[in-house]
Amino acid sequence: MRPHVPVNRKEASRERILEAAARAVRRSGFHGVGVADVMNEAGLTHGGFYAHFRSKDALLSAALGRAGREASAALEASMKRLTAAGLSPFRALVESYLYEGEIANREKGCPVAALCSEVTTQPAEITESFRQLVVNLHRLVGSTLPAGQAREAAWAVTSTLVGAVQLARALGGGQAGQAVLAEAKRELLARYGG
Amino acid sequence: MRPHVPVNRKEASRERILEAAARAVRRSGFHGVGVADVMNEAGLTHGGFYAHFRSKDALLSAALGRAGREASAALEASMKRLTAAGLSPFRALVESYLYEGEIANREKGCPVAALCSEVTTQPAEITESFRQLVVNLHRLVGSTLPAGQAREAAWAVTSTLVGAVQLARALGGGQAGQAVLAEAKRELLARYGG
DNA sequence: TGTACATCAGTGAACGCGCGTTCACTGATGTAC
DNA sequence: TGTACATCAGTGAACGCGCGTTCACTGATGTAC
Repeated sequence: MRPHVPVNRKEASRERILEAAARAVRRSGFHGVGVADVMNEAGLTHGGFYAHFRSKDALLSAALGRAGREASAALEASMKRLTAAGLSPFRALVESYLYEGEIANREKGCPVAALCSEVTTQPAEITESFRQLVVNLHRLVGSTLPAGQAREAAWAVTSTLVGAVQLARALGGGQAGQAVLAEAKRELLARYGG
Repeated sequence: MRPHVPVNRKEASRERILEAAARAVRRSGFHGVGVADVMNEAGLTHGGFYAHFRSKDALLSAALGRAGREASAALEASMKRLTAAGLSPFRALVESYLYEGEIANREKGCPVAALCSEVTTQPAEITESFRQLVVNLHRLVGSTLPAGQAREAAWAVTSTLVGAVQLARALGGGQAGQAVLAEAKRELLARYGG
């Protein structure tokens, strides 16, 4: 999944729009994203939007894919660093996903955690993109668990990771939020190995 | 927490509005709730709304409280039935919270699971009400765990419960969603006792 | 290298709709005597 | 019990704003010869 290099002016604009939207949707949610805001953040005016995307929903759907690729890349890079330092893959995942800075990192963090409760009220175009993100996250989690019985816990682990980040954010990111992440980390490692 | 009995016509209206809003916000999210819709569902027209609430945000904040009380009552009633049938308190909690029907039960289910990712984009009035719901849920979970070390896992367990319901809903409620709940149930019981 | 023309990406004004909020008014309920 | 009046809850039209979407136009880029 190497980053796509735009071949012409239009495609470069499209990339900037997508990039801005992928950040905005995680920061503000589906309803919080405005077409004009995104275009502005991409250095354009709103009028040109429909030369790039069929509708706002089409943008959001594509932005989910982009956000997923960005977040996966960041997560995998962090895990790679930690495993190189001697941590097990599972522990590297847990330490990366539940990193304390993640609470304030909505805009660049995991789109599943950022949008999971809101997504069910969205049109099919969007929920389908989102489903793919969930499946990918589940697969990544599963790949860090030892084959066999433990791997059957991938959904439970994914639930704990996603739920912990959300609860920490809902509590505000201070000490209360940190405590949620710390507890979740400790329990996951105690159960599925460090 | 016995249900409040309205003393006059106005208070009865207010109760119906709150009830409708508590359902609507869980079904459609904060942005999906319209003042006119809620009033309509309460058998009124939209004009009278501001005789009952200062603003839409004030309504949503109060509706969160109401949704929390409703959901707690339902959860505790279910747990009571199950413990009476011989289940441990923890298992009663897990079986009740991760009940399969919960996937389609957004409108009457746990407001934390229904709104957790969306809430951080809301004004303070609303996030503060929500924080209280999170704290209450955590306390309920903690009360089902044996005192001591296990009780320190209350945030991890809460995260798993909330995350599992959300992921199940995001996957659409069919077989995929059921599998998430079943896995989460099995893992929680294996770890913290049945 | 230079000129004429076609194509293309982006601009900014305008439209239409939904929705939160306000307000003058109505019909019902309650109170005074 | 009846009449006059005040209070109260709710109605529905209207306002204003934000935002998704459309469209005629502009300036830049590319192509033909």
